[in-house]
Amino acid sequence: MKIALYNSHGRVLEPFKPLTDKEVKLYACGPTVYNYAHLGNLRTYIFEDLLVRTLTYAGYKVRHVMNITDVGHLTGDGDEGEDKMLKSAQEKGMTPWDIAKFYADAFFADTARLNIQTPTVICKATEHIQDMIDLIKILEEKGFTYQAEGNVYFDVSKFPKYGEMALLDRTELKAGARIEVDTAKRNPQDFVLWFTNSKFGRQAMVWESPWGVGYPGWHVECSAMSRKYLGDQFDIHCGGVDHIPVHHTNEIAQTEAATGKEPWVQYWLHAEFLLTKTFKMSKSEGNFLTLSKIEEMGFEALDYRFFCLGAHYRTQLTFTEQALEGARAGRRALFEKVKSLPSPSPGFGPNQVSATGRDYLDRFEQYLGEDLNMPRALAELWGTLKDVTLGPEEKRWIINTMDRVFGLGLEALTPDGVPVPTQDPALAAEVEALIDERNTARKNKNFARADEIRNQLKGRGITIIDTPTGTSWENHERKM
RNA sequence: GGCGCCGUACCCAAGUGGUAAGGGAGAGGCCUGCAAAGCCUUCAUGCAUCAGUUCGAAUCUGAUCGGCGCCUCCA
Repeated sequence: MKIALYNSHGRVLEPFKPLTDKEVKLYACGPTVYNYAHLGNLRTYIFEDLLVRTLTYAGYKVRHVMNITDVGHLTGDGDEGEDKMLKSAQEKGMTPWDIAKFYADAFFADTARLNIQTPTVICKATEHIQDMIDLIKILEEKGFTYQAEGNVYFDVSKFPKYGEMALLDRTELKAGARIEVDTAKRNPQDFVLWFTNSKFGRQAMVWESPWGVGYPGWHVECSAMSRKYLGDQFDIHCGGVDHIPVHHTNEIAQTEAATGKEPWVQYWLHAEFLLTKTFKMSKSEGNFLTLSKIEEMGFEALDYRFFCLGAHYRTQLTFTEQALEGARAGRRALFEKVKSLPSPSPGFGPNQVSATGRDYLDRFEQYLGEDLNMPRALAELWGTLKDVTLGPEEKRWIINTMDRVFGLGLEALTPDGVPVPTQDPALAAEVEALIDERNTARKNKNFARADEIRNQLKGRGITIIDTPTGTSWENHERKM
């Protein structure tokens, strides 16, 4: 299976070939755990999951490393910059460590519900301070740093390639266009590797270092940890597009300066933003939607995953409630249809697939290989589902196979059982009793009473479904 | 001020030279006591606008209008 990926470095579509034959080393920038992840953040993690699943599907072994930023991420580089963790902790009356744990747990609860696979390695910044210090020491020995006003800075003038990936021309950048210039910097693009407590009086998370007690700058963690778990050079590094100009640009500079090896990363992949009608979702702006929020609105986590599948990862996706409702309806219809297909027998394999079935899979794989064109790949799933020439068992096998990439949990669906029943046994018993009464009424042609009961339940968000084999019900309507 | 991206039906969205994928919504029909679900059919002579290149353009070029992102922390 051929895979081509769009490399942000060079802005071109390139055939994918890992450094090591069948193993892919991948680093993905993880969350800064000072608040809940919002839907926009989650879109990027869904993209990364689809990437990992596609590579796995293609036969590669993927070593997926993701960091957790639990220290050092300031709201700005200057003296007015606040530590995001500390700020959040003070607002909630918790310690930064508690805040980090709380939001990291929330993050993984979200990704689990979205069927996002857990990375091979999850590494916390606070547990790798020494690795960062070691890296900064190398940079210092090689002459890439300077100290000013209590901080250790990376000197971008010593690294001529600075900004190459981002297509940044340093002379064209308008420093201070939107923010005060840090006067301690020699160049506006210089960035902090290590802060000392000379800048902050009360800092909860600090460590000893050769430059004094303090804490690391944000960018250095990804360089130090990726190096520790993936080596000096590896295959893929991904994140959101917003990381191109600053975070990833700085990572490249400090890593290649330290190791002297280039390119540090073979392929840079960046996911585009999720937008609302008038603004992008932004964690620091405070106005954003979380997964839990839309679940309260009556959606399921997988509705959002399905929604994201409908757009290519490199285009801005417009989020509206109407669009999510469309995704929900589509996802439910898909589940219903797949449910009615028999699970293939254990002996069923690729050899049992017909030429027509193979065509669907071939196109599916072709689209995956075209820079993860999920909308097209998904269209092949619908095509398979609707093809009348395919047998049900074969159809189900192909769909299950495709879902190894989509990750919607289709394989587990069965025609048996009540779909998504309530967790409340008392409510369940009450509903069952009403359904029994209604079915008796129907048998006696008392349709007025039957409809009355159905409408009553409908008003409580419970939908009744009559089938030839009996009546089932779902409790998934909007909870207000 | 600089850099980059985008504008496709009611909604989301694919498609980067060969005559508009897919999903949702809507409409008609079958089925049903009625619904729901399911199934069948239908749904852009046109891809912001105007010029141009070409045998041929949503796809290339230019201009115009509109929207977005980045150059601050940000997925």
